[in-house]
Amino acid sequence: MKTSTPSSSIEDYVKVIYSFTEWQDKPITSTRLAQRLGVANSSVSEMVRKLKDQGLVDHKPYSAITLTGDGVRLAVSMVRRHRLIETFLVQELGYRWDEVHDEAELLEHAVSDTFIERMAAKLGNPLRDPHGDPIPAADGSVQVPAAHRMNELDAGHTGRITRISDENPELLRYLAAEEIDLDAEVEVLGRRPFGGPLVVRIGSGGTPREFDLAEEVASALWVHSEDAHAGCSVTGP
Amino acid sequence: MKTSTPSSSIEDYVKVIYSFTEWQDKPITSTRLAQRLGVANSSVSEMVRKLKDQGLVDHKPYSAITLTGDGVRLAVSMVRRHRLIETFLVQELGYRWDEVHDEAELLEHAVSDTFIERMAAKLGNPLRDPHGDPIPAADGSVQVPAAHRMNELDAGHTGRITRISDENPELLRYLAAEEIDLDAEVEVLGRRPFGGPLVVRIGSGGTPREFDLAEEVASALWVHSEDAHAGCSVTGP
DNA sequence: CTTATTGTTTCGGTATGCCTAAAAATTATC
DNA sequence: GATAATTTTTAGGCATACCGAAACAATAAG
Repeated sequence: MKTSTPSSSIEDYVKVIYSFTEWQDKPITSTRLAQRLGVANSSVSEMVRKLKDQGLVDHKPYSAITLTGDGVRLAVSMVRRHRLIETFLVQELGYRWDEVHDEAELLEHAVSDTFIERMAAKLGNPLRDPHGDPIPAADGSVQVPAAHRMNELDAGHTGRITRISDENPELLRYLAAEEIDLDAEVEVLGRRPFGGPLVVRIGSGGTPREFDLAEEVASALWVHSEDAHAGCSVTGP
Repeated sequence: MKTSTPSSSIEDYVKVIYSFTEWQDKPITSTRLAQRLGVANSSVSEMVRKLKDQGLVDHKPYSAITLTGDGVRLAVSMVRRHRLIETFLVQELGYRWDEVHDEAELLEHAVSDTFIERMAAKLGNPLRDPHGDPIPAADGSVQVPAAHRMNELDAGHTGRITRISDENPELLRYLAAEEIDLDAEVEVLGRRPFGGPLVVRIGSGGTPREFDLAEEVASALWVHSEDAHAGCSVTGP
């Protein structure tokens, strides 16, 4: 059991492993991890061995990689850092949605816990970041909103956008330009023939407007159905 | 001529070389540089060779180290970063004087130019940091206040504290506890016999109070004499 | 069931930046 | 001006984290 401060590489590996299973539960493989991190497969093999030595992941050769309890704790603290920094950049320094990610990526490894907690206090301990992703609390508990991807909803469903996936910056810019924002009310109207685009009505602020959303766009928008049981699952520390 | 982004080590070396000559003009030697950076002499020799290769310093073996034009430019931009971050931490996140240095030390290497400039704008492009050190402008020009160390002043001199050296955190805490702040009016009354402590009257806010200041304290306080020619030298870009 | 194909790991090698110990140059002392 | 003391540089090593190429498993295809 190593107690040394993890390097920023280790923090990145653990965060990516965690993030991969956050909105779906396939465990991550070496190759995917390498893709996400932008490194060679061989680098991942090496690093995973190190993570295992430090008790952060479980891994048998040639099979998937999963986090241990310590691994999850470290990952959650990195996610908290990342999302608080993003929120701060948007709310206090006027960054746009699509600008925050890279800056947060660098800052999350550099700042102290003191910095994070003062920032959180200044922001009023927010529970969601600018994309609607849940911000884990300082004790490690996470409020996961009970939401579904918009492209998986049937016609007639109504609800609010509770999360916008930040994986594709270009998509974020499109949504910003169309003024499709977090918490907008949505109604799924149906689908164009032959599995075509999803037709939805979105009322963000003013009068509702209709959109034909490509699959990629619809799957990036997560909707909290108000008619469904309105709950939040909480993962304890 | 290398155009690659300097590593954070290189940024540190250049910043320390610059800082050493900021309030005095002895050029820095390998040993001193090693002391300031907390590394072995041999590490300095190696690194200085690299800095020379990149055109950031001039150095002949066994003699002092000086910055080139490029070196000064890089150093000034690092000093700008450092001091803006310190100011931000104090004004926006409620850090105390003696807490900011280490945090700024880490952040200055991590954040983007965008971050720095947004922060500067939010702070109203300040010209001094919380200790009174001048913050270089984005174009590299520096406003150096015409001040002297308090221990070098003769009895009868009056003025304001324009800078408090931040080299000794314990000293900063002492000054904070005694409420000796930046911009306080001071009058040098004299010296205790046999080169004893300096006796000064300091009026920060309320009624002036008298202090016996040890040499180390007095030399950390820089005074801008109001009776002397009140000017600021500006170093261009 | 045997051979491709794909995925994963191991094996040298590279770059950074630090170290200690030994060698070389400079400066100080006699 | 020769020797002693100090400063500085060189030489050989260590840790991190990456790479490409080759070896090795596991799965898919015939």
